[in-house]
Amino acid sequence: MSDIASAAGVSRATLHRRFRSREALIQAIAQTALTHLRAITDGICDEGLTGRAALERILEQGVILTPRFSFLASESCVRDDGPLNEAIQQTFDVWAGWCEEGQRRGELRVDLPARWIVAAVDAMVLAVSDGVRTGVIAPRDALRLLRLTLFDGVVPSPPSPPASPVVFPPVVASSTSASSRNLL
Amino acid sequence: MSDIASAAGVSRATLHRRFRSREALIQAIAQTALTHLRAITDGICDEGLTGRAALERILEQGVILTPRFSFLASESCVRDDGPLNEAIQQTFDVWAGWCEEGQRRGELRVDLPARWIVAAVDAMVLAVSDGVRTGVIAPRDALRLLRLTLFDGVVPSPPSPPASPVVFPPVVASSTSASSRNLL
DNA sequence: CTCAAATGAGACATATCTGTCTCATCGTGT
DNA sequence: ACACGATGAGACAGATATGTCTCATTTGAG
Repeated sequence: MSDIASAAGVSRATLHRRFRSREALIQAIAQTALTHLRAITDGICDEGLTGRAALERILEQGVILTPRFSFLASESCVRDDGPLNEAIQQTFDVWAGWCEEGQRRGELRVDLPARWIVAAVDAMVLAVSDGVRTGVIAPRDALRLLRLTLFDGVVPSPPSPPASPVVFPPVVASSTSASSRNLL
Repeated sequence: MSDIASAAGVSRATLHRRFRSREALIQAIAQTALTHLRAITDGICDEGLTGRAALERILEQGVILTPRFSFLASESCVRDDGPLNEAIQQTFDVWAGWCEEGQRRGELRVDLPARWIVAAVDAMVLAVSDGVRTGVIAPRDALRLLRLTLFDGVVPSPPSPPASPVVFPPVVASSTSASSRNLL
């Protein structure tokens, strides 16, 4: 709370005047995140997008949203906020429905559970955001790499022509900043 | 520490006799994780695998290792342990080298930075582990879904019949056999 | 059985974070 | 100029986690 207050340019007392408790603050941020998430979902609904087109939109918006809110995942008061998690699950289920529609149209593989596709989307968006943050990839390449990797995988399609012109992205110095890894 | 002690079936005092501090305990676990990571890497080196074959092996072993150690990522004393992070980066760089070799052989897309492929592998392994944990996917499907999604993406290859004559490396039985024990 | 080492239970001190409170200061509108 | 509300600084209490210590009990080797 102290760090947050000083980062916000106010005193700790003022921060407590705005948000009764740390939990209240986190939950307010989580509500903001949920609002964004629903706005994205509603926008896609309104345009009637499903399948791959819906995923494209989710990727675009996800790389914008994720860096701001990904820290919420490590907050215990978010992890065990029943209603919030239910709301997120509900949104993800809507996404899964779009995936199923895409599968029926042959836009998405039918040998992947729709719910897993959604989980993979979520994971890849996070991975790209972390990659940008840690310098593994350049911001301007983020969306392109995300699309390529998620939709087509890391193995080149065998028959189809060549991949795009080989463009190696600028190698950004990794910097010593703590990267968020997983394996180890 | 209290929860860990009771989960291990010892008293908090005994836990402190084995590990001077919480930080020492976490670091010991991290060292164990690093040892496993290096064992995987060395094994792949010894067999001379690179490219896709190396990634296959990383996926197989990753889904075994990750559920045990993924919690380390959220420990601050791990995140800012310089030498440890360096060691992990070094291992990931080795993996990236294998990816580059695979790109030269045409097994992996050349329009993805090798270092990003490694990050994507890491992220997908974690996503699958979480998917298993949360029930989104069944344990027996984990590796299959992981391979399909990472290698080929969520979009079906449009025209071509099956995949190319990609030579699949001998699948080394990962087996659920008792892995080496761990701490405590 | 006997003794030494290991263990469990719990008290205790410490550090950190949170949340509340008070009071002085500052800015603003009248 | 004055008054009111918001703010900053800091004291204070409570909760939690960590680390140390003591002492009684248990375990295991001889």
